[in-house]
Amino acid sequence: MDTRDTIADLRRLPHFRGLPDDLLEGVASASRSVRFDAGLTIFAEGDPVRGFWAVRSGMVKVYRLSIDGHEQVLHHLGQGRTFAEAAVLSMSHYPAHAVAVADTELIEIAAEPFLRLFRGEPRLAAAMVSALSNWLLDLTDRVENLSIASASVRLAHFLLRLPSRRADGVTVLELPFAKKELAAYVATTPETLSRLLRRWQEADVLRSAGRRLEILDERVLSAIADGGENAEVRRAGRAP
Amino acid sequence: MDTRDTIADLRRLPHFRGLPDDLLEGVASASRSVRFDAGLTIFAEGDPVRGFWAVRSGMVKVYRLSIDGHEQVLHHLGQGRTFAEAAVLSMSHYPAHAVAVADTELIEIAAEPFLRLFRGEPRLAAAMVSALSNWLLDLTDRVENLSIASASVRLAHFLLRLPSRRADGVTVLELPFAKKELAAYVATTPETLSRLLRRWQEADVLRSAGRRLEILDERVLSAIADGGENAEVRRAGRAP
DNA sequence: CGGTGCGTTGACATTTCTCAACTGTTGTGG
DNA sequence: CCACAACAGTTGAGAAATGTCAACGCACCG
Repeated sequence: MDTRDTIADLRRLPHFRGLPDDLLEGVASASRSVRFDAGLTIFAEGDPVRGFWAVRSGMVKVYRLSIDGHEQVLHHLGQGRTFAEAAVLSMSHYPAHAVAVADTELIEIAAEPFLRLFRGEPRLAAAMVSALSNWLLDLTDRVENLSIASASVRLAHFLLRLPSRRADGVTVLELPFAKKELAAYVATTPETLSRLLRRWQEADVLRSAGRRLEILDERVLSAIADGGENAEVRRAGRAP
Repeated sequence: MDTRDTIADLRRLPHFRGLPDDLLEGVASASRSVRFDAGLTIFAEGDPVRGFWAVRSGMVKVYRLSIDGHEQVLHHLGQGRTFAEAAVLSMSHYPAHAVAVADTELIEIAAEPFLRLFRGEPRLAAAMVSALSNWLLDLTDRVENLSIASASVRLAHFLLRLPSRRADGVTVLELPFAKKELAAYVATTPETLSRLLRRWQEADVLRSAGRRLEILDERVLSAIADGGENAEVRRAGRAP
């Protein structure tokens, strides 16, 4: 891959949008393309910071591990997303783990050259500030979601925010990662996830086939996501 | 309050540490001191951004409201902390609510003058990047905690991270805010919180008197915070 | 074709929430 | 200075949601 390609890729990132070519060339020369097969670790918590990454294709999971081995997902990152900027900008060690959950192609922007550039080029500062602010908003949303006690509400939220397309009168969406991952993301277990989907399916709220979901009744799903309790689909037998 | 005082206060903030006086004067002149009695709203979600704040004394809560009225606490901020920088730097409206939970004295740094300064002064950029990174780390910790299913683990975590002092062989700590707030912060109900404390008290793990807590057996509490399950204090009767 | 791991389902134990009532504390106005 | 209102905190009882353990079908991969 040559520098021209890298520049084109970088330009698609919000960080570098609008910056002139000569500046980007400096960044590009500090970058390289790397492949990670599904399951491979990109960096581990505590590793010294080497650089930050942009996802060219595939999917990356950033997470922490608690002492008892439970995994806490911080983010899932698909095409076009970047991660670990904050680590490069102000930490010496990565504060979390990152792993490829699918075959993944990344651009690695090495820390040292990037930081030199950052210090010398005020235009980059604004861009990085904006990138960090976006992360903050993301995490804020995440905290908001996790603060909700009910797993069904969290799951409904997640599904409704997923990119979707309409076809044959129903909304079709594709889960961006395996159900196991999804369960971890909404902070529940695969079993609970499976049961929720089944319950909703039995209530004709949605249909689930592998990673493909069809939302049949968006109003009910929205109601679950909002109120939770009252709107929840009741199991079997209805009161007399 | 005059500009000299303000500069002295600002200098204590990590944002401005190490910056020369002449630069700080510009920031100080865009700042003013404000008082909020307990319960008063500082800004509401959706309000146009006016500026960001530093806490001089008291306690501020930043939170969101879900549609059903449930409150999701993002942060509690005491003396020396700042908030809403990200809003000033890259949003037009506040993404959350902020309210004083005690009588509070704040420094408000107005958005417009600060932004002008920020754009013209590269040294500020590094400071703001570092401030935002700190927020990211905070929120990351918060997500990690909330991802833990068990309320007891979340509470134990919180207590162990609280500043404390040793006295008479036990660790004494002061809750930084009311139990009701604490319950919201660890994403549970006041009832559950009360029961957890009582249970631990009955197991001689700690003693609770109002906002004052004495930790009698830090090992057990740590065990609860880490493993959770196995270490949990069992109620009544022990197995044969 | 066998294995490895995801996803599902069942049964069960626990935790936590909800509702409701009651107590203690605090601050205010008479 | 006291009475009372308002609210934080506690306690109890019962229901519901979720996690855990275990077994099994199924798909994909080598």
